[in-house]
Amino acid sequence: MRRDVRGDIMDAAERVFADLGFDGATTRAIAVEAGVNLGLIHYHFQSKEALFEQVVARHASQVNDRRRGLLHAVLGSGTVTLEAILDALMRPTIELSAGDGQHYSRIIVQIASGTDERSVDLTSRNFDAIAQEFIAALQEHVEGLDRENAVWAYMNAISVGMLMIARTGRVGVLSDGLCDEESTEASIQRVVRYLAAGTRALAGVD
Amino acid sequence: MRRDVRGDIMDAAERVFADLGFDGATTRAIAVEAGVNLGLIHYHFQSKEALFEQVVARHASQVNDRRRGLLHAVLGSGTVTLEAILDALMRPTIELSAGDGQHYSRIIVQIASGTDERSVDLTSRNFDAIAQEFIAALQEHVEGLDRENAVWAYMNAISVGMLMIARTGRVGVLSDGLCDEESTEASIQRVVRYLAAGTRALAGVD
DNA sequence: GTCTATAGTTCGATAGAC
DNA sequence: GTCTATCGAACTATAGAC
Repeated sequence: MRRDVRGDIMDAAERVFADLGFDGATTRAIAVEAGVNLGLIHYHFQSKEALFEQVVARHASQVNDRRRGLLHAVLGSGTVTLEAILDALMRPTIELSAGDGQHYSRIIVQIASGTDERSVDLTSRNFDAIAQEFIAALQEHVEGLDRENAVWAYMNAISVGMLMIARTGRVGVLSDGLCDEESTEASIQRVVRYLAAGTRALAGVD
Repeated sequence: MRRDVRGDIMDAAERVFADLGFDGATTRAIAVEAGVNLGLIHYHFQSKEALFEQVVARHASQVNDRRRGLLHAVLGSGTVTLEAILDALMRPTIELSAGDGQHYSRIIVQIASGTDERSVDLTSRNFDAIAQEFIAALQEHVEGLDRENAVWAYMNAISVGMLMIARTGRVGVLSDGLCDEESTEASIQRVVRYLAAGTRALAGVD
């Protein structure tokens, strides 16, 4: 098995970008982390910006495919519950962030919360389509939820998800470690319960 | 009225840090934005890092004082509702982000979602105390809400608040502008309704 | 494809004149 | 306090040998 330099660079870039952000990261640090020569990064990816975009896109499509698959399974079933829709939205990202996708997750948080052109653009390119599918599903299956509130319900769910997968350690600090001993499954169930109740509260308002 | 160079630098730094992040911002760009000489930044603030910390601290204490004042007013009243507690938590930041605090707000989002040492440290220094006050209030006044779920209720509220005050324009994109024509008061009432329902859903679980 | 070497900028910070 | 000038280090990116 020969070495996959391109893949090694992307793996290393994922870790370094996650830790230091786009501006804080340097191609040199990525080269060291990957154990490759600096010149190879620019040979394989042309620019730091292009490398960043490919690191984001690599897992985003995979997460969205998983979300879409779960959503369609839910919509194709007999009884469509709000909880099942929200589970399909949240589960793939949360599970990924608990496994080997921790670095990718922290990068997504950066671009989802950023207002610079690169962040806004990357978020749109990678998540607009899937967002519209979930917004439509929410509006369709929650009685009294109009399009405006469906968008807010989606955004609120994403917001809660972003700080969950960021894993800043803040819940641990504020709870003296109490909130750190929880299984991924329990986390998903708790957040889905929370988001479902909030979403229903947005429906049927006057 | 003589010129307040120190204040001008902080105002400019607030705008530049908000737009470009700590690493993306440069002391030179801040100097140009402030209309002052580059050397003055290091004379008045010693380092870029110290300038950043002072920019954050300047408004954080003010926001937290406002939150604390509202919270104590609520707790001192006859009937303490969950909605009133959440209003006290969310209102100061949302109102500030809608006014002249838009740049400060985007900086707070950066440090609240960051996992680097500077972000985690600044978040703790500026928000641990007020967080514990609200967590205690939630636990005290929501029937069946234990400490662990009170921490999650607080974190979820903050998470939703962060992406609201980030003003990434994402709700506008996803709703074709539908969600952009809303008053600050309506925004606060909608989000409080959402968070209150979610928080109650966390209470009394087994 | 992979390496060395370096071009060409730009950065944070400071020294020293005024 | 405010300025000019600059140091020394770090950066992205590329040219050219192998």
